[in-house]
Amino acid sequence: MTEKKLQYIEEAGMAFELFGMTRMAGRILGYLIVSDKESVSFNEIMEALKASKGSISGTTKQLIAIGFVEPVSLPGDRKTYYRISNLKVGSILKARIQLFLKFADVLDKGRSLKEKNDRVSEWTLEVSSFYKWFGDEIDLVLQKWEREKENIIKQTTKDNENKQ
Amino acid sequence: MTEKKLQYIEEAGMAFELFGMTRMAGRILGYLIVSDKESVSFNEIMEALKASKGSISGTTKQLIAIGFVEPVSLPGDRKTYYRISNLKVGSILKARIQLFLKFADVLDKGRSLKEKNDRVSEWTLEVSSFYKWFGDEIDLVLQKWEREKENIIKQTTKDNENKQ
DNA sequence: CATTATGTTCAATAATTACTGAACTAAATG
DNA sequence: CATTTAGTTCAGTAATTATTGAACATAATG
Repeated sequence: MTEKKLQYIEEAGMAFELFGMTRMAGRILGYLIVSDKESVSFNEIMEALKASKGSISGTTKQLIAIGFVEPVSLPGDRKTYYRISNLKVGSILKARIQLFLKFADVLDKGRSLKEKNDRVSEWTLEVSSFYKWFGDEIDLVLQKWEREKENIIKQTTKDNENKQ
Repeated sequence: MTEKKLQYIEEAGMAFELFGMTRMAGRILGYLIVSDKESVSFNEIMEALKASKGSISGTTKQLIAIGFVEPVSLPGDRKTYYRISNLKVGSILKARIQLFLKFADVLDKGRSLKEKNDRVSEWTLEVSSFYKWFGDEIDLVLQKWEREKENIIKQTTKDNENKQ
C-alpha cells in the first residue's frame, strides 16, 4: 500500500461521510477501489486500515446490505473475501430518490394540516408533484443512458487521455 | 397550534434528519409549513418549538443559507420574520447532484491510483461517466418539467381530491 | 476432541454533533 | 443617555454515533 493510496483511502472516508455513510465505510470502499487484487480478505482490510475486527465486521455487513460490496467465497479457503460489487448506476440514484419521495410526503402531509390555501400550499404542491413526477421520469433518463452510454464512456475516456 | 400540528412538526424534524439536516431545522421548516401566517417571528418559533434562542438563531441562519427559508422585514417593526422561500424545485435537486459529482471525482481519483486496469476500473469509469452525464441531463429534465408542470400539477390535485 | 482460524456480538469508550443558557452587541425607544 | 427589545455568540453540556477490544460462537484441522 503506497502512501498515496493510504491518503486516498482517508479522502474517500471523508467524501463518503457527505453521503451519510460512516467514515469507515468510505475507507473500506476506498481501499477496495485502489486495491489491485480481485478481492481482499477481512484481515487484509483490518491491517490496511488499522481498524478493529468489530469495526470491519460491522461496516462490511452494512456495505453488503446496501449493495456496494459483495462477499466472495473461494474454494479450499475458509476466509471470506470482499470486493466492490457491480452495482448498477441507476440503483444508487434510485435509492437517493426514495428520500425525495419521503420529502414529498412530508410536504403533502403539512399541506393537509393547513386551514388556509396559501402561497406555502402552492409551493408544497408544486415541489411534491415535481418529485413524484421525477421518480418516474428517471426511468426514461436511465433508458437513455443505456442506449447512449457506450459512446459517452468512450468520449470520457478520450477526454481523460487528453487531460494527461 | 393544534396537537396534530405539533406532532407533524416532530415528524418533519425526523424526516429532515434523513436529508442530513438537523432535527431542529426540520422542525422549523415543519412549523413554517403548517403555520397559517404569512410569516412568523423569531419568538413565535421559539415558543412553538420550546427551544432556546441560540438554537433558533443558529438554525434559522442555516436554513436561510441553504435557501429554504427567507427572512422578512416589516415596516414599523424591528423584528425579523421568517417564511418558507419559493425555492425552485430544480435548485434543491441540483444541490443534491453536486454530491454525486463529488462521488464521481472520488471514483476517478481512485481509478487513477490503480496499477491495473481491471473490473473495478471499468465500474468506476462507468459510474463516474454516468453521474457527470446526468449532471447535464438533469437540465433537460427540468426544462421538460417547466413545459409540463401546469398539467401535471392539475392532475395531481385531481388525484388528491379523488383520494379523499 | 483439543486447537486454531474466522468472524460476530456487545459493553465500554471515544469522537462528534446538537442544544442550552448566559453574557453580549446593536439598534430602537422614551 | 438609560432602558428595552431583538438577536448573536460561544462555552459548557447533553445526546448521539462510531469505534474499540475482549469475550464468544462456529467451523475446520490435526
